[in-house]
Amino acid sequence: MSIEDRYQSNKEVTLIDIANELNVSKSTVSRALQNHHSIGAATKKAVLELAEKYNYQPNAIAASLFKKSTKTIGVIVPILSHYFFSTVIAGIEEVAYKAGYKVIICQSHELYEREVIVSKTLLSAKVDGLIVSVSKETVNMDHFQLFLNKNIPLVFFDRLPSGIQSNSVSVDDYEGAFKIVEHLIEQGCKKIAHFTGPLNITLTQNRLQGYKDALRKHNIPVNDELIYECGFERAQGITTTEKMLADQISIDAIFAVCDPVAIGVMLTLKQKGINIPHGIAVVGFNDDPTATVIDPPLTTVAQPAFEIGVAAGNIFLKQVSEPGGAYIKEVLKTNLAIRQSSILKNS
Amino acid sequence: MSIEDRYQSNKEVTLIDIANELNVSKSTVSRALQNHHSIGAATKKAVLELAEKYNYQPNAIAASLFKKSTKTIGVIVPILSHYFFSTVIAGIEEVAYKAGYKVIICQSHELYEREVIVSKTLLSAKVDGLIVSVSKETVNMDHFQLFLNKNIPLVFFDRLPSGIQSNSVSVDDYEGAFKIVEHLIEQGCKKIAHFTGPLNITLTQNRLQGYKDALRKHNIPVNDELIYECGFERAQGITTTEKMLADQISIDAIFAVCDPVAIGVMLTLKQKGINIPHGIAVVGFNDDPTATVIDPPLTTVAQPAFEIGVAAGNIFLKQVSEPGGAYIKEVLKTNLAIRQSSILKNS
DNA sequence: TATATTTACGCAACCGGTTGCGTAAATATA
DNA sequence: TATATTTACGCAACCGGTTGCGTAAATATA
Repeated sequence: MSIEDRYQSNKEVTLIDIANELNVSKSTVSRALQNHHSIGAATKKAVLELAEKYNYQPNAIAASLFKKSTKTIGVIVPILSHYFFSTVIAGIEEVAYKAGYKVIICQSHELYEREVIVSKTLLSAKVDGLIVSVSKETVNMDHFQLFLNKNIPLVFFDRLPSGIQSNSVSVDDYEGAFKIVEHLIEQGCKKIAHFTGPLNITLTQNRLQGYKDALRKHNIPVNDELIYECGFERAQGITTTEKMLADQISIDAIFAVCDPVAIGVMLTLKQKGINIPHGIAVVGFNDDPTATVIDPPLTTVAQPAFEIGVAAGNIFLKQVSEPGGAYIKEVLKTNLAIRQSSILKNS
Repeated sequence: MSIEDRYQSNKEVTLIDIANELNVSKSTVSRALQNHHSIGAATKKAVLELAEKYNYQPNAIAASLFKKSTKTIGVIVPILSHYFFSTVIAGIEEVAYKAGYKVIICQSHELYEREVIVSKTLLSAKVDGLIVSVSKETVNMDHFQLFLNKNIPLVFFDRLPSGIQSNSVSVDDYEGAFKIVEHLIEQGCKKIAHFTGPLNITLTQNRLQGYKDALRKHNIPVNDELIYECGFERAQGITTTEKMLADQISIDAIFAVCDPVAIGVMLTLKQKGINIPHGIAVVGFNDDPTATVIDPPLTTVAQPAFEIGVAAGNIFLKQVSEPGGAYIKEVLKTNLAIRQSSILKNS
């Protein structure tokens, strides 16, 4: 079957078709397409012209098999439709694109079982690297250890695992929490509640510790009754606020573990007619776009989601170019975004 | 090198290693792993035990090459970090996961050139299908035609192309726009402005047409001075509102092409001290989560982003299982989400 | 007991690229 | 003019799976 016939009947046009048409070997065609120095100019020209004419697209799968590199990066996130995660992925994709990599995205839906399954799928898919924010259920890390065993670069972000050593990108959760709680104290708040994330997650613990230490520094006793285990979702912010109000505990501020929770808190307080910030001040963590939409605008800890993705991508690239290097643990700085939801003093 | 040695030194454990260890051929191992009927029970057991022991992961790349199916779906969106797109992708990923497919995500960043490049990358990556929302720059569709030529299922969503016939999932943009403008008219609005998306996009035109026809139905003349070409971003909503206010045109409502723009409009109006809805009513399109966060809550056309992704994924699966079938064009219904930003009458 | 069928494998080609090595012909150097 | 080097390719193995076909040994049937 001639190359013309194959093209017309929508079959794949391969190296071999071009080689047959030109009466050269497929190695020559392969080298011509790579602009290899040992191929004559006339041959190169003829190959490129045919490739163009018949819309030849190299089969990346075949090349991957031989080269043992698929030029893909696997990414696992708990959920894709959250601003933070989709923005981190946008950052990863940007770095990946520029370096000629593709990105395969999987969601764990916060389920350990699904995380294990998709990680094995990505292992079979021979991704060149894996970038992960672990699910809130995950305790056992064996499925990630498999990547390290095979020397596949592994980068964690946001939700860092415990009990496994690898690369990571995170923000200084402790410091961010510390600073924003200190800010509340400076505004005169003395009874500050904290709505935490799932407690087994490192990030949750770090923010909680920052909260506690800020209180202690300013001689405010830590009161466990003001610490509510909540979660990362707006809906959990709403239910936890309702629970807290039912408890009739006297507070003057709430530090929510993340912006979606803070938004849930604010919507509930507003609905109950409680003034923000003068009845209860509210602060969050993330600086999602909604923080500037809600009224009053939400004071929060800005973490650079896109840059986190870029950093994770760059760590991957560095590990590829320098295999066997030490693990890289990058900690990005946060900034306070102070807005009306926490301003009680004129300054 | 024995399988044990390979395992210990973190080399890939392959079919051949298992075959050598058991003194059978690799075809037998391959069939044993597939639970093929022609393999004896004892052999199957021995193979599975070794595979388990040495953590064998099949090389999906090798299988793909022979089977001519990579079990991946390519997805191209203009931008990942928008709620609408990330939620559609979540829907696609859900369907893909259940059917054993992986999802490769690319962003066009609204650039034609980049869309062409990533589509060719996905073609080389031998995706089994492609799901796309086209960039706002894209007019020429040749790069998508390549997929159709090779009988690779292609599904468009949200931003449908003109000049190319394929599968598609969309919402009834015309009807959604018509209904929400009619709602404004019922509330007593007579001077309704429209902030459009990029004009070359079908979706923009359909919403614009719905706006015009609703006005005409109620005998309100269409005034081109009330139609502002805007875009899809919050920032564009802000600048267009400022431009409109500078024009000193008298209006009583704004229909924004999408929620991010509507949010930009509202933030600007609030900043200028204009009451919503009594000074100017505002409505959007999408029902992003921010619609319920802003004060007053935003009336909008709810389109089921997740379901759009699910529908696109299912169309892909159907085309895979029934090759050569007719193109499927699915149009999902929208619902009005009526909130305070447009309520002028007590009912 | 002779033949037919079933069971349980192995052989070898195949998917479409890449690359180390070898070599004839052309050109350069001694 | 004899030898060394360069140019421009081809051969064949390789990556790690899958599958059509063939067949010896075991079992079933006539």
